[in-house]
Amino acid sequence: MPYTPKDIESKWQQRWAEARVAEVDVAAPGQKLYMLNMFPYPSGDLHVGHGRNYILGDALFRYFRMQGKAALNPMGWDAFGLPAENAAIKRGIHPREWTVGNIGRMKAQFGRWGILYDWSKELASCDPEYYRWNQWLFLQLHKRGLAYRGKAPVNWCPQDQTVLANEQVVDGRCERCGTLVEQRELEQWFFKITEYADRLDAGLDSLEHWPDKVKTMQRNWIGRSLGADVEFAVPALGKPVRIFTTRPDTIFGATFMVLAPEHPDVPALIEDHPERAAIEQWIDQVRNQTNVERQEVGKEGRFTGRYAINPFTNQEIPIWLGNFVLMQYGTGAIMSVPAHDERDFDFARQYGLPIRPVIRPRDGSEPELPFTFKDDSGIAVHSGPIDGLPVPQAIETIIREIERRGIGKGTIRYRLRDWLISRQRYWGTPIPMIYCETDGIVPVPEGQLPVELPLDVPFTGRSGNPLAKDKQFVNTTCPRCGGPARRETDTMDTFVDSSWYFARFITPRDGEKIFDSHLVNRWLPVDQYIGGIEHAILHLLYARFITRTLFDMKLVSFEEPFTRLFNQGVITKEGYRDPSENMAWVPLNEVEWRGDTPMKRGTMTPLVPEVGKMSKSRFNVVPPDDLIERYGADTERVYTLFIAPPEKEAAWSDEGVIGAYRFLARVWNQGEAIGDQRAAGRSADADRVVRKMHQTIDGVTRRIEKFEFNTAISALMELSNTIGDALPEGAADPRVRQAYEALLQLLHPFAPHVTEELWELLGHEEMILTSKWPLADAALMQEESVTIAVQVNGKLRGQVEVPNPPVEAVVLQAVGANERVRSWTEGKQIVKTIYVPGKLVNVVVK
RNA sequence: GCGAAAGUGGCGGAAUUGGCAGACGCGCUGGACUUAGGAUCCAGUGGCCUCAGCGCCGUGCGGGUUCGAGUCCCGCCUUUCGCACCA
Repeated sequence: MPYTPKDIESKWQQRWAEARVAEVDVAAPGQKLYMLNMFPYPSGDLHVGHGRNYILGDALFRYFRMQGKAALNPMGWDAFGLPAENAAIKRGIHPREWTVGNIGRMKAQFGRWGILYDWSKELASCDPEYYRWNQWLFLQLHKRGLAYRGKAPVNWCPQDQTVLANEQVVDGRCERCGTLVEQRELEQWFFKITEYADRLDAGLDSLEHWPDKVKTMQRNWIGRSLGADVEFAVPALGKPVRIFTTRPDTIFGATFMVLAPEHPDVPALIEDHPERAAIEQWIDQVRNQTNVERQEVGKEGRFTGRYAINPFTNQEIPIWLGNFVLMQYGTGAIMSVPAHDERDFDFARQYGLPIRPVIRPRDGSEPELPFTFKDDSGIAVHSGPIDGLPVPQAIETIIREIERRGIGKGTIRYRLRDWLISRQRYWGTPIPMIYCETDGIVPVPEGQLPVELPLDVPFTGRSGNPLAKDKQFVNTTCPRCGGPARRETDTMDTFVDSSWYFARFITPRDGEKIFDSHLVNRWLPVDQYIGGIEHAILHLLYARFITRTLFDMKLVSFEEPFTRLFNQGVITKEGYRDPSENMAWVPLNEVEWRGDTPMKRGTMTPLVPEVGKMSKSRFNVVPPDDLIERYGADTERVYTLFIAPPEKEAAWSDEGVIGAYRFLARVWNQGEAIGDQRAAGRSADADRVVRKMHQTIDGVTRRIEKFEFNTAISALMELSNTIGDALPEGAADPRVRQAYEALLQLLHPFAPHVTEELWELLGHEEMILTSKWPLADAALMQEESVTIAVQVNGKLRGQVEVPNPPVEAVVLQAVGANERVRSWTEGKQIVKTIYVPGKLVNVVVK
């Protein structure tokens, strides 16, 4: 029979579903292994690029199962979010309906890929039974002062009509829609992630199995800086101004001070300034600029006309306002040391301010200013008590001096800011807070949760959150005084939903509590987490933060939620841009080939090809449907994992797919040849096949552990080729049959359907349920004999066949015992380098 | 600008500790089977050479260490990613 993936695959998908293969009883004993793909946003149809992620997870899951582990692999839906709402506005479908429809389609697609999820644990964040615990968590954080309402300059996306977290602003633009973000002064809800900055930073060191790249990104984002807060007296103000610096050792070189234009002391400082109005106008202008715009303008400043006293030199130094000083970081004020800071140097040059070097290079050379080295290469000069000290010691000493004088202290500052979680959007978890005229802000009592999102609200698409217009929702009574009150109409950032879902998967139906701590402590942290690099900061940082708050509430016994993290690379494909249409992407069905040139259909416009991530907007997605119809899901699975190392970006090639199909068809044909044989026989090639089998078991196991799926599959192709060489004579040899069965087992994680079918053909029970991962026998991996060539001084001295492994004495005898081999490591020992094909043996002669 | 990673055939990519460079696959070339081939199977496939060989060259470029370098060291070049007034 020819290989017909279509029939085989639906047969096995049905059987696995009936047998509930992936369902795990979380209370049952066993060696737990929790693996997890980041739960997806249900945006609609999945393409082969998405597939990479889930196929990879499924391959691992099946591997762990065959290893005998109690492997849990749940799946759910990050189901709240803006696209659903936009779809509602655009097409008149309710966000819920749109979301549920997408979930159905995606779930069916997972099935067609043969992915085994424990669907008994399924959850969706838009389900009241889920977001209820979001609200509960909010209340707990509020109780602990970790959720607060505050007024702050926030990022506002005019396109999406909502505020954004700092983490969602990339290059000054909305991460989602690319619109330039505006700064607005608004009162919003925040989570106090800054209180955990030190623990989040320190915890990164314990994450041995996270990619360094992600840890570095998080470390930079948290931005821990050691330094000092120092007060500079300002006589005109009648009180000091506090600055933050990471270089207190350079304080003798502080020749002026710069404040952020928004600094609270600015109005008092410029009160009597003759050009006050002009300065105020300039401040307003700067205030309305985004960070990006400020940098485009370049450094700008205004002199306040006032002076501060440098506490170490006792000199009066001018106080300036500068657009490069950020109110959000440190104290919003700096001491400027132009000799040793690039920014201060530029500013001083521009406005003719004095530059006073106080650090000299250790080697005595004449430094080019600004001299900014912060290590031992610099020594303090003209700096009183720290004269002659190398920079690191100078910093320590001056901080002690600052503290002794009571004008400041050593501090650690973080770049991280609090997490703004309010969103002026409908499709999200309602924030469980009530505004009462007499009692102020009152939390919704836990017993009244969930605050349900009303479903029958109008979607006009204009002017704000539809929730705010739902009087029935908004108007309520105060839980404290019973008087009339208003509900909060903002919803939570959906990253709150995804910050703890991995714990809910253990007991997803619990109506009494957020989760069962005992079971969660047994199953978590997640052993293997898989997802895209785009979440390196956002989701992973928030999840680490929330996990720590749960730890502090004594709900969980661990602080890090994910032990191992793997970021798969994206799949790319060529798309086409139209240069005459402002480089807009052109749908594939409008691309016409004239020879090698892509043209827009019906025109003479040559298009510009560009390879990039698969996405709808580029019109370069490959839907899996045709592929599966023609070659089967196993082919897609094998190809996807074979295409490139999984962490790397990979270019999709429609022609390349055929290679995976040929491989599976070959395995199929070999199975039919072997399956028909009953008689025992012996073939000449069997020894070679057995050796290859053990080498392959060893190699594939190691490569799966290292996530080297591409080479694991190439090793299986080699084994199949070796078996093929031994056929048809070897088909009756039980050793060839044994090797073939091992091939099926090793191939199962990658091509589960066809291997199940062939396993059955060979007379076995369901592989995923009954088969154990094979073990390699090291003794049987060796070649029987090896040809060795002896090189002396780089010149070939002879070739000889010796038993494997080559024993020194035998080798030397074979080569000629008196062989004069030069010694290259003098004085120690003589090393003879023997050149062995495939292996290298260094023979050491004492 | 700062930081990190990476440069290997026509393409995706292999190469424990320095040890036969190019595994495996795509593509390509030739052949077989065919009414047909965009199916399948077989063979070949880094470059060079009228000494086709136990030959020469070859892993971004230039040096170095070593009996031996894709791999280690120094200096460049290029690409990708991350950060980017964070004091």
